[in-house]
Amino acid sequence: MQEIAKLAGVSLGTVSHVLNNTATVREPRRTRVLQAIQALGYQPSQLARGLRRDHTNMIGMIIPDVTNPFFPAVVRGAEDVAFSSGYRLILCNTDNDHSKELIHLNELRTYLPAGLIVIPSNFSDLTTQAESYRQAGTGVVCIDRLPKNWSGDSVTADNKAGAYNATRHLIRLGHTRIATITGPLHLTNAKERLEGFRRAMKEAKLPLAPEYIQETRFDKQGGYSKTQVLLRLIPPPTAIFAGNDMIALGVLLAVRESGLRCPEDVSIIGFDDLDLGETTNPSLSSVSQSGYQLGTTAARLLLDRKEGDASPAKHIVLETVLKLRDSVAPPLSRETSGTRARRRNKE
Amino acid sequence: MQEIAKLAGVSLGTVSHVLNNTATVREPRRTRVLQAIQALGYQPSQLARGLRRDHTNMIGMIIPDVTNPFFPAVVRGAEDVAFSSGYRLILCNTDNDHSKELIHLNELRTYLPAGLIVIPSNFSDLTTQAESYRQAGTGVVCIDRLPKNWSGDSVTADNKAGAYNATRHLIRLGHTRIATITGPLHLTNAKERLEGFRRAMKEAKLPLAPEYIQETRFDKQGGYSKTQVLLRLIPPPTAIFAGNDMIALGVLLAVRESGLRCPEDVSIIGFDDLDLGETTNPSLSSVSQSGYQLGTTAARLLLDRKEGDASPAKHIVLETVLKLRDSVAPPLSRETSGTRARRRNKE
DNA sequence: TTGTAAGCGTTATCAC
DNA sequence: GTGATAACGCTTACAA
Repeated sequence: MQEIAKLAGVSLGTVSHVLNNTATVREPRRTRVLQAIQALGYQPSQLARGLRRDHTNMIGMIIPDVTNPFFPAVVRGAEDVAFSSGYRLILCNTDNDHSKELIHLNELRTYLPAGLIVIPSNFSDLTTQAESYRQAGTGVVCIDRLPKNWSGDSVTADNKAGAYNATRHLIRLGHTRIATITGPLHLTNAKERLEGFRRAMKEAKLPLAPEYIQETRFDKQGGYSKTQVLLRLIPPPTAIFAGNDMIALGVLLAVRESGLRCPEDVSIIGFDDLDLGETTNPSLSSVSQSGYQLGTTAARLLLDRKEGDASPAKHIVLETVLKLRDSVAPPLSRETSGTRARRRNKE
Repeated sequence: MQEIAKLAGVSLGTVSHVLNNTATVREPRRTRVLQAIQALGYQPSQLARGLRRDHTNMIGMIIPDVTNPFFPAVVRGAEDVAFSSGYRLILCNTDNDHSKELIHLNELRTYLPAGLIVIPSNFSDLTTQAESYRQAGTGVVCIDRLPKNWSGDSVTADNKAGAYNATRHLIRLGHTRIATITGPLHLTNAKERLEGFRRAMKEAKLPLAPEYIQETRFDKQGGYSKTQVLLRLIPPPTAIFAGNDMIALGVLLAVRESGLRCPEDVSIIGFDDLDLGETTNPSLSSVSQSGYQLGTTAARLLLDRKEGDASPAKHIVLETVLKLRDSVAPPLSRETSGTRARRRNKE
């Protein structure tokens, strides 16, 4: 910057002024400065600038794990709107470990980020942390799932409605013995999906045995083992609503392995609509939510706050769409399924 | 920091000294400072520190697209070793657009990052950029694929050997009409895989018609359309080596759609060994490379440089493993495949 | 309109 | 061993 000032024959302050349009610099000098900037390929130090301005152009993003197929899309969504507004993403994985989350939260603050987007880890309670950010004027928005007592901005999918619609679809096809394998119920998204499921079952006045609700982690292995449990029940379910697509994948594997067919013997619906659901056989029906949109919405919300939107906490809920593929079908006739139940009984 | 000094009754400099172990502070004061730090929950400003030290604890990571299933693993690998050494990742997507890459490269420098990990975009030539980083003492390592004229540190998979082994396996099974669908051949990884393929074919003295080599983008759609081309050839291939798993997925779809069976009519081997290859039907054989390891190795290399390793540019090449699943089988007998060829001919 | 200078939170170089 | 103090590169009153 010194060099530019020298090269353009102006003062340091003037350079800054043309850089930030913070004062009208008269024409001869102005172009000289601009040229000097070009000539030297100057880029302002984000560090110095951040230190002085008391905030940087970074947006902290805390997620459980990029490697989990649903999250990259939301990272990408956030990055896209952040980038186009001149912000950069600094990415932190927590592994669902809320002490690691805390470390990131604390350190991230020292970068004076423009904002924070958080997909909370298990059991996280970040009210105090968020408060300290808010006092520094830094927006924090939680997405996908909410920590306990969260009162700040949030963006989530309409989990309840999504689950409700999926379950209703199964019911309309004639299924009466419908089970669900949920994610960890301390996560709000898993809980809400279960609620939607329950409501649909209740409205249809269908019986819902406690064993028909299995809780596990949001992964393939969980879906696999819990499906084994479900299929051993008498009578076994003819349809399974999975808490997410990874679980649904496990369900599919377990069903196939037990000699049953999907969708003839067991219908499956997942949640998230991951790409890999299209290529399974049969392809997976799923409640589709846009991770990308989750990310863009969160980033947009953050930037709006930055630009002065001081309205009370927003809770944006994104629509879901039931994506029907080949993993659902009407149940076999009562007689047939009775036979199947008996057969399994003898094993 | 001021507050700490006051609370501990010492000078600012002393606080800095205990913080950085840059001078031995005697015991009574030392603990007082530490306690004050605890009491105030102090965290040093990474911004100020970076400005002063002339480098931050950030590592810039530039990749084409997190949303591409192979990259999250490498991001995660890099993040893990970076994090455990106190570094943070700042993530940039280029969309394979090398002008966007340039923007990131230029801006990232103003954060004074501790290092840079780059998966180059199409056609990128970052020798000049890298040079400017190197002059600032900042390490740059390229991974997965290399830009033209790259002479700096790199970490890649052994693409040639991987492709060679996959092709050899097909040959050993008895296939003689083996085609390949490559990624964009200006990318080094795509080119190397083709070379490995070629070498295996040549060694086995198998004929290789030019039409049996199809180039496309590294995605499902590319694999799909090029497979349609291949299957219309007379005679059609009985095995296809795909440049990566996304292409292989497209191959599988096209094969299935054309009424042929995999692996009976067409064997398929992909590259990368993505998770989604396990759940397709049939499950996908693939040349397995560890994206995670790619990431950790790159980060480690960077940190080694940081700690004074000034040896000449390293080119680390990671082993691949051929993962056999259900998408490969010996070809049908000559007669049968002749029949098939004739049948397709009539269409 | 333009220049001067203070200060952002650190680290590092010195005297003491 | 400890404490002033300059400097890192920038922004922003304020003075000219």
